[in-house]
Amino acid sequence: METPATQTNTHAIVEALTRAIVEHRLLPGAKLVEQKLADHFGVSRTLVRQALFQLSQNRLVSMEPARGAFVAAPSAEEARQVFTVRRMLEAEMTRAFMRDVTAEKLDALREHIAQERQAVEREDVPGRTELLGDFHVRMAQLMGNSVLAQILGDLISRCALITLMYQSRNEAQHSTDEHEGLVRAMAAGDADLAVRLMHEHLDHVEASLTFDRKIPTHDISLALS
Amino acid sequence: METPATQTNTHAIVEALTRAIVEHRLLPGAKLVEQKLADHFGVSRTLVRQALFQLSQNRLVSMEPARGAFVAAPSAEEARQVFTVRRMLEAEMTRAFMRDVTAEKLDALREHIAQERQAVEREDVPGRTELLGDFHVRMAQLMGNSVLAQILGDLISRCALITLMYQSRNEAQHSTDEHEGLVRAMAAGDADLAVRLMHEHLDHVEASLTFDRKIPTHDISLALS
DNA sequence: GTTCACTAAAGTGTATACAATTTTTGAGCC
DNA sequence: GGCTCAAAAATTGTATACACTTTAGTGAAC
Repeated sequence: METPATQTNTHAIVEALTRAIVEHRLLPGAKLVEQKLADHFGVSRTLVRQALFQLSQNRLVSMEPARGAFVAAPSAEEARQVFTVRRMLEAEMTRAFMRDVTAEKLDALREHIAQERQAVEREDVPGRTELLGDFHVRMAQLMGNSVLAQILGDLISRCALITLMYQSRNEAQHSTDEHEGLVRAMAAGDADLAVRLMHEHLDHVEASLTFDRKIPTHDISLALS
Repeated sequence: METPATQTNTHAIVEALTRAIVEHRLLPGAKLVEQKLADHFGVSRTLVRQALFQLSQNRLVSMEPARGAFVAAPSAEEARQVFTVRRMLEAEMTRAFMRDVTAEKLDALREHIAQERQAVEREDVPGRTELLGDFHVRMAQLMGNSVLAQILGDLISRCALITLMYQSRNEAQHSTDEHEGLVRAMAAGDADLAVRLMHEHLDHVEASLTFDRKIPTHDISLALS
């Protein structure tokens, strides 16, 4: 839908690696050896390399010349910047969303929140992480702005990495509650409140981070299986 | 400075092609034949391909399976979305800029505007285009937010393509004046006015577009020489 | 003159080969 | 035991080879 589908093969690898990183099966700092990935996906290094290049543009992996690709380990500073940009973008997105809000769109968001609750209840951690992030992308999609959805999607993928590295306490329940509060404000037609709630929501997510620890490297074949 | 420098060779090609596209030496729809580019840069198709993949992620080129890479030709709808996102991001950026504004930062922007004026006067169209866009990126850099600068830079590159396709009248002079007005408002400490001016500035740029014409394909070796 | 089929040329998609670099290993030495 | 350094192994960076697809060109049929 939003992917240009350059060609399906490379894209499939990008997707698989993205999921593995966002769902925390590949940990920050893990080395991504091209041949091992190639063997795993049953393709040549050529395609793996293309995929790694794309991921390095998304900042999900970092590449060091002649040393290879590693799952990115965003710095505390980068984490702060990502949240700053999200606040800028999403506050205004919320306001724009309110300008063309409809019952259908609100229902779609409520439906999404219901899925979040299910994932939280059944303690499906990867699914929960993905759904919590997707709520924000969903808003962009419902506005019909795929450019925004794409940018936000990238930022939120990076947030999944950041969360893994720096999260001190996990507040999935709390986030879902905040999503619900946001939708309630939007349903009530209170744009200013909605914007404020979105701002606070992102503040809370950022506040749940503690920028003072380190995460170890992880084995790769294990994580992908 | 902001590039991860995966390795210099591919990156150099990306840079060269980006400049060629943004400076309108390669026109939307132009076919980018891998072997021709490879010959031009004196490398193998491998590196060219990597570069094209990266550019397709930036949406500066679009790739069609088995048909190759073309300079992107953003639709009117995409153009509108890009401007919508820019307004969201840059309105809030302006507000954030005001929170930590210093005399040094304002001077840096004034210096930038002076360069814009020079480029306008000497009718250096490519330089002017680049400088007008860079003003916005410069703000992000001065705030010390490289994540924002990167995203904005990508959006503005896309705007260069959009401008080429849809611009009805060229108002470089006008844009520079608006940049100056913005800086004046910021110097006066009037955040609300600054935000409003930024918003209007982007409105004006978008309003200068007419979404009803087509641009022909262009020859490639010519454009790169 | 137009359309269709078929062939040749050009171009893309993937794998493999190989040089250059980095990492690992291990022997010798303190 | 730990350190140094050279050789070996592993890995990356780039080029090339080749199958497959698309595009262009040619000629026969209508």
